[in-house]
Amino acid sequence: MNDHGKPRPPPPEDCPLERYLHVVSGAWVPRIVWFLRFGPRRYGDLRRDLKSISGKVLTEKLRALESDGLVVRRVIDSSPPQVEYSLSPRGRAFDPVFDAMVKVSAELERLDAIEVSDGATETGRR
Amino acid sequence: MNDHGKPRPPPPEDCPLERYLHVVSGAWVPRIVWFLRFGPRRYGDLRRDLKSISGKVLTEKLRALESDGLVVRRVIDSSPPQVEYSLSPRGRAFDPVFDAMVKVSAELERLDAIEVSDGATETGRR
DNA sequence: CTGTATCCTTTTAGATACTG
DNA sequence: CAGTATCTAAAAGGATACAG
Repeated sequence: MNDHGKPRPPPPEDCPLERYLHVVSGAWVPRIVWFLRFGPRRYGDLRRDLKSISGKVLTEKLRALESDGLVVRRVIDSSPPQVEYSLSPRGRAFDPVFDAMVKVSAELERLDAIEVSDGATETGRR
Repeated sequence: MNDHGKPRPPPPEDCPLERYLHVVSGAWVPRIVWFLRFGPRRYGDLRRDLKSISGKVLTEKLRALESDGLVVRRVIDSSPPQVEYSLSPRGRAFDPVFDAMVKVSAELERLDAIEVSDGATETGRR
């Protein structure tokens, strides 16, 4: 038997970073939330978005996100069955972090460009 | 033999999230950067900051951060020897993400408070 | 299509002993 | 103090087969 449906895991210590990492950490959770930001996605869509994730892990992480209240699971009763995942308001509360990651990535790229271009300047040799 | 001193690991695919996670991921790296934001720290300080980290892992992660250019290692030649770690300009480029995490944490706390207080409203039972 | 169950591999991290 | 080396344990993830 598994342990899905636990109301919630124990609370983290009272530190902003711990509070954040308690919910969004590991290799897959940030990526899942990333793709859900663009809109609701079905299970199979996410699996393709995330390329190398296994079905087992995707299910595990979606369940965890659901139990943490970041993700809403909606069953569309059709044939074949469809399940749609989307960010809850609580899940959208994480937007600022992802926005910041985009900003940081751009800045890193800029810093890399400078670093490369000033090899010549550095030695002063021309 | 180990593989420290590698110039750099292979570049990530061209996605802002991947670019970010390539450098800052795993259980310890975000926490190490977090503590370095408050100023330079010595090896032993970090070990205390991070409470349960093992020496082996702290060294590994610091080396990785150094090789990624986020952290600068400075040896203070005294007796006993001291080593000080600090964020490089590239390391400080990550600030916006940590700032956002602080904001998000506060917002989560706020949402939790609402959620709790409206249990009564939800059922309408008085 | 959306999962679950089982088994196995990889990754990550902790414990301990030891060095300059 | 600040590590390194070795060994072991735990966590995370992947492959496969199968079910509603």
